[in-house]
Amino acid sequence: MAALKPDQLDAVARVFRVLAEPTRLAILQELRRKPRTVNELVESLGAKQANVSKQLGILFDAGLLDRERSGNCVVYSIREPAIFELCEIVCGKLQRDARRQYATFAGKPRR
Amino acid sequence: MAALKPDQLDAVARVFRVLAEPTRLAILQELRRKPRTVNELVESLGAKQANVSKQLGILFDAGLLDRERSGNCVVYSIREPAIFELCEIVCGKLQRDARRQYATFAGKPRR
DNA sequence: TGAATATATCGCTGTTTGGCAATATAGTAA
DNA sequence: TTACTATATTGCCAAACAGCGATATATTCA
Repeated sequence: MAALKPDQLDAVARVFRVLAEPTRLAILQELRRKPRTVNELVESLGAKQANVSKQLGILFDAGLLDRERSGNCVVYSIREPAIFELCEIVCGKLQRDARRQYATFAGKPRR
Repeated sequence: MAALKPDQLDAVARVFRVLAEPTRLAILQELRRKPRTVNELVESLGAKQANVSKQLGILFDAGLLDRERSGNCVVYSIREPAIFELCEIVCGKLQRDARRQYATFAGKPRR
């Protein structure tokens, strides 16, 4: 892949920044199962309504979610399933790290 | 994939956070070509030595880089090539966004 | 030794941002 | 209309952090 220019790096960093937040990752994880209203997310995450709404706005503005009014409610859903590939790659790295950590304590030969 | 627990989400978010910074992405991009000393990065990035060193420390602590002393210098290199898969997925998303944006202006049928 | 170079760290500052309470807005139902 | 529910927004605060200059530490060489 060609080298990215500064403003392209900025754009990539901005996407990572959106994913760099546990509450937002939890929202994405919930929505992966099925679309949800704001209130459903508030309940399943145990977070405040204002905060869930704010984080949903950030995810939506980043183009990661779709939004649709349904009567009195607003239903959010995943627009970019590709984000879950990202999470899986990161999880793979964390598992490798954990294995290395374990090896440091337990894996070295006894003598 | 199974649902991630809160502290696993924290760990994933922490990795994304490390990648959510243009200077660090630029460093990774440079190191992808070949390993570099701090000074080489300072010159090629046009950044201050203190900042490059700080960002290298953050990347290293996150387990993304390897570090090796070579005489008077310290050579950094990529430890987790998987991060470039992450960047490519994000770039793919950005390209899709750009295409959508373009379609909004130019792609709709004229009449 | 001492000087020179390379890297890391410290203290600081301005900016960003997650979380909160309060409030505003939008839709529904009576 | 009024009351009610769902969602979004605003203003605030505290924590996190990138970038900076100055300085400390490490390594080499004379």
